[in-house]
Amino acid sequence: MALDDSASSAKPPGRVTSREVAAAAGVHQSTVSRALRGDSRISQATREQVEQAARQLGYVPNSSARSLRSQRTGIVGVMVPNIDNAYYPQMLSDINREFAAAGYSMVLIVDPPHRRSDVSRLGSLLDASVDGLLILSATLDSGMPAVLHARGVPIVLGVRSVPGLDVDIMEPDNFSAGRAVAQHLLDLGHSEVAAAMGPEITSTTKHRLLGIQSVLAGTLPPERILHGQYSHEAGYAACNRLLRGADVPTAIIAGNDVIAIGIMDAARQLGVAIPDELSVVGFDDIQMASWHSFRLTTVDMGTAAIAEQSARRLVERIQHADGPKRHELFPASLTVRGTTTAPRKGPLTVK
Amino acid sequence: MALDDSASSAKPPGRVTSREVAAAAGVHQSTVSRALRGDSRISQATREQVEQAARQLGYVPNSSARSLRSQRTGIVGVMVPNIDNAYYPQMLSDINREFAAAGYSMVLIVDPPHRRSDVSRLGSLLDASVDGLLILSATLDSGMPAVLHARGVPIVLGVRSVPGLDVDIMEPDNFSAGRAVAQHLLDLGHSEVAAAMGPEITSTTKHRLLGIQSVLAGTLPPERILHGQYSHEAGYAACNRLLRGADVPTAIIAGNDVIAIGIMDAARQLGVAIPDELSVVGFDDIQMASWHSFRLTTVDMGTAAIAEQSARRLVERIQHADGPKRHELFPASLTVRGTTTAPRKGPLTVK
DNA sequence: ACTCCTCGTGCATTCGTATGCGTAGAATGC
DNA sequence: GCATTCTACGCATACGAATGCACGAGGAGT
Repeated sequence: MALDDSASSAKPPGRVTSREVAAAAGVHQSTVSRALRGDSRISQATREQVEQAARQLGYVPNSSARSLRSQRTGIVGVMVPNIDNAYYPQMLSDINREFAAAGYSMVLIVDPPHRRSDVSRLGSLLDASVDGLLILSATLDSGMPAVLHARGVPIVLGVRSVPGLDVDIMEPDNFSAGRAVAQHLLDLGHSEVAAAMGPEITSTTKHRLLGIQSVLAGTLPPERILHGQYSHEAGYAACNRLLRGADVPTAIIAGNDVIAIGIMDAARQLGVAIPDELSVVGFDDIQMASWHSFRLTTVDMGTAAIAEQSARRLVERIQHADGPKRHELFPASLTVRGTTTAPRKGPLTVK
Repeated sequence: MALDDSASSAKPPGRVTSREVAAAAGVHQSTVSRALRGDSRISQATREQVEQAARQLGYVPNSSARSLRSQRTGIVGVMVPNIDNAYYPQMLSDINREFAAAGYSMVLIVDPPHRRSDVSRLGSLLDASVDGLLILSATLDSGMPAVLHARGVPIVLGVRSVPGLDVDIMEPDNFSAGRAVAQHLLDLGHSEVAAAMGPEITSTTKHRLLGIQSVLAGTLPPERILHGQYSHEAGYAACNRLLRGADVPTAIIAGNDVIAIGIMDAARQLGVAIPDELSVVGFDDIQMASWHSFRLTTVDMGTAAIAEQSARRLVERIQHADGPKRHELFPASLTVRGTTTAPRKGPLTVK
């Protein structure tokens, strides 16, 4: 029988502390701490007493106090450029699973393309509130990762890389993917190709484009390469521009699947048949791409693996700040579905 | 000139503390705290000195220490049932904007439908690591919100409500929305209607269904009401079942847009023309619903407003734990697009 | 029977910031 | 010229858990 009988009755306004548990169990606060954390020096009997007292009082260790003392928060930050497109939520789902399994909570940091170099917001990343940072929103010109790295924040770059930085990077083999897509269109006989890519300052766009151009050097003139956001709207707009201009392409390479779907959406509205009148290819192979409404030919960039591995890598990096950095390239594989075929013969008539 | 000149040179392994800033500025630690927090009692001159020292040393206040002392973390939790469907990411985007504007970080808590009543995971919500919780994943039978509320955690329920709980609730007018959808189909002349709804234990499904049944009492027999997850796959599966069975409906009411799109996907694969051979309606009016590829007739449930307001409400609730709770019903309005029309005459032939 | 060691626990301090209270010095009043 | 009120800051402590060290009790060894 415990001395303090106010177990399940009225509890004080403040939360229960380890000291109160100690009083209830008739031991010292330090013993409570040790017993609950599984310190082997505490006897079985005492441990059980403490555990029971803790349970009865509904004790939950205060995370701020624990963090202050132990210098770790159990929270990781995940930076994404946006969240209302399909790509990142899908990744976040996998990433979240990994972090949760490793005992970490995840704060979401939406880091939109505009208002970059907003260093003021860096404060909340340097205040030791996160144990590490998984950055999916890096741009080629972004100095933010370097600053964080210099300050000793464990970081991992996922999907998008930044050159000249000694950090872990897990990215898809964009160059090969670009080559594969281009070769596929070349094989089908396309000679009038356009590209509606993402932002030039992303490694994904840059390297995919380099791969594409390495194959399509002749047939993809710079003026048929468009850049915009990685968004449905951007794809939609690009398609309208390309199909309404002179010199209508027979195939469009989209910077990613989200853009590709925007393109298809616009094409359908214009009454342009896909793939008979226009071939479309994307990158990423997001779930939506396999939906029957789209059946998009695209490239599996190993996104699920990147999500999983980059999360795991960050956990390792947090535990061993030193150790060699790893830069991994995930293989890409073309997935041919229903949006690519041989080019139409004549010109295109738009509705 | 400062005494300590190690400003931008080698810094000690540990992060810079307010005490070091104090030493550099020649003042006491408490003065640093006050100066940086904008305490009016600090003179302008001292404040500037402190600010300069802080800047030179790259001082960032430790968030754990601050939280421990001030009993607030500046972090809110947002619970969602999943994140790889389109609905929640879209909401999260709005929610994130509000919280960020109010100075809060957001930890994402994915709370899948299975492994409910997993009270062990509650620990991380009771340890004072979050100042409040926005719950978008509540089910009718979930005891979790009640437990949290009893423990004094500020919570707001968004989208999904739980009966008999004295907390803030911001939900759409599901009943009216259900009525509107049913009336729309009735007006078009449908008499063979089916419903592919979400999980029965969600308030959204329950109330939408009640609304639907209040209009379609006769023409919607229980055996044509299916329940599944709020997912593309569930819609896809439901459509296959409904169109392949006897007694093929002329219209399907989907529990939400994600299900509706799954239905459309299956219908297209089966060679069933929408809307001529099958009408489809959804709920939510997610962005995708307006894409030309879908042009889905659906109901705007005021989701953006709910996202925004529920986030704001939580911030208020954190600041004033007492104060009357608000239960708001957001108006729903039918948005007719291209997936509903008068019913076909004869039976359906499936590819 | 005495020393030595192990085991289990208590004590005191630490993490870094915020804040109530006290106080020196300047400013004001008469 | 002395008492008084501000002003601006320092001092000390609290927040709650983790942990190095000390120490008492009990057992093993000789």
